[in-house]
Amino acid sequence: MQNHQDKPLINAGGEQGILQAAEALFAEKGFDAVSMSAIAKLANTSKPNIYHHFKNKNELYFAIMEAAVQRATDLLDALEDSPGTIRQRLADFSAGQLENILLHDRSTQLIMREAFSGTSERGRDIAKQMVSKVFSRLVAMVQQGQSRGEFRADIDPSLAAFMIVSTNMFYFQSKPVMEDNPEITFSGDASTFNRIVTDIIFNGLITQGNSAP
Amino acid sequence: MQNHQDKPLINAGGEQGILQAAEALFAEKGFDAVSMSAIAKLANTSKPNIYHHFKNKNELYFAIMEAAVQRATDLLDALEDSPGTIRQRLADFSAGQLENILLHDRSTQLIMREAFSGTSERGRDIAKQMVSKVFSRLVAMVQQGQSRGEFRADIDPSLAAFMIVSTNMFYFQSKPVMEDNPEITFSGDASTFNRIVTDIIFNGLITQGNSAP
DNA sequence: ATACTAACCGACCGTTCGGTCAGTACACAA
DNA sequence: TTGTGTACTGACCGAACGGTCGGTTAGTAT
Repeated sequence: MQNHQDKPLINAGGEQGILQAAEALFAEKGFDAVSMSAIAKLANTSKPNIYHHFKNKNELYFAIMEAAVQRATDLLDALEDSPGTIRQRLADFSAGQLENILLHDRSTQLIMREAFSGTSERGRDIAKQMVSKVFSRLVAMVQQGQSRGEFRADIDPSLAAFMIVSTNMFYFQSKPVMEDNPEITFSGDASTFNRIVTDIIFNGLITQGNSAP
Repeated sequence: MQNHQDKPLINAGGEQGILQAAEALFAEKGFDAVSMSAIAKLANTSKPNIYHHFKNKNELYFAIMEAAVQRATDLLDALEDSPGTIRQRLADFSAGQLENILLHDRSTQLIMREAFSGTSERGRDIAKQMVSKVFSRLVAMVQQGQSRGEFRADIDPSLAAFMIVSTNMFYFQSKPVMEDNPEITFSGDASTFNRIVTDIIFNGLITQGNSAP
């Protein structure tokens, strides 16, 4: 064997090159706005060669989607629960998840686009995998915090989890819009963003000793 | 005059019919996935007639975008500040805004798609108008709450505002994905969702007398 | 040498795209 | 009756689309 299969991770030609080029274009412009010719051009190959490796445009797209979800869920599994209070574990998990999606921004954008404004049933199902994965981890943590008496018991745990997910996800996707808004100062620093958000979620906005409904 | 201009609100033919058909299709599928022929068919007219009323596909799209943003900001302006504590006003404003975007879901989806995954510079600018409008109203309220001593002063007010916006926006756009998730129970009831979210933001998740950092 | 195969390409297919053109139908004013 | 403008249409255009064709290369096994 002249090629023991894990050599050309970098300078990827062939199938890997096609996948990378397609991922970049699909993430940036969406399925319909990307032509097979454009992918071929960016991958420095020909259109027929793409069809040699992938059945059609849909299969290429779903291959990329599935790889992106796989990577994201792997990263999620690798985020082991930190020690300490539930509160600390929740904050750490949230920070790690935000770090992940910012690091792999192309995959994330691909998944979120399909999850929230995709037209294909299959695409939504693929994307749903990741969302529910983050979600159930968080719900379990909140429930544990409630049963330990660390958190209020009168709050729907899925709703608390939803708040964490939504601030992280929305931080990611609104970044380009927000970062030239003069009223926003926290953009560009994800870790302090996460610290303050979890502070608010845990301790609330109200000054202590002022918490009458 | 044979047509005193506010008659055919319903059963809209002509230009209004084109706009309505195009808005529905663009909101559902996005710019690239909608053809002028499809719009003509849904509007019960011909393709050349669309070009009689609008210069090209882009102008038609931006006309719809601008109308959607106009409607949204009008609704926002009509949301006058309620009396009572800042906390009450913030909660009411948030609830009203969530109600608005759920009621005009097509416009909202159009705006959010363009704001977060649009490729056109102009589209993002149009969408940014609405986001920053909601945003500055909320920031002002939080700041007022801080200067009155109602809210903690050590929190970035824009970040607190961001949390409210993000939960509302993310609630809207993740609705189709979340509502068949067995762990979610709050979906479908926007007002109680909003009530609990603001409760968490104000009072925090932590059981009282347990708020050490 | 021979045979086989994965990788790759230029040229081309049918279809659909955004957009145009020449012309029709009809209202209203002169 | 004869303009004149607006709403509207069938037929069509070049360009670009997704996808296929026959054929070429290069490496490998026999």
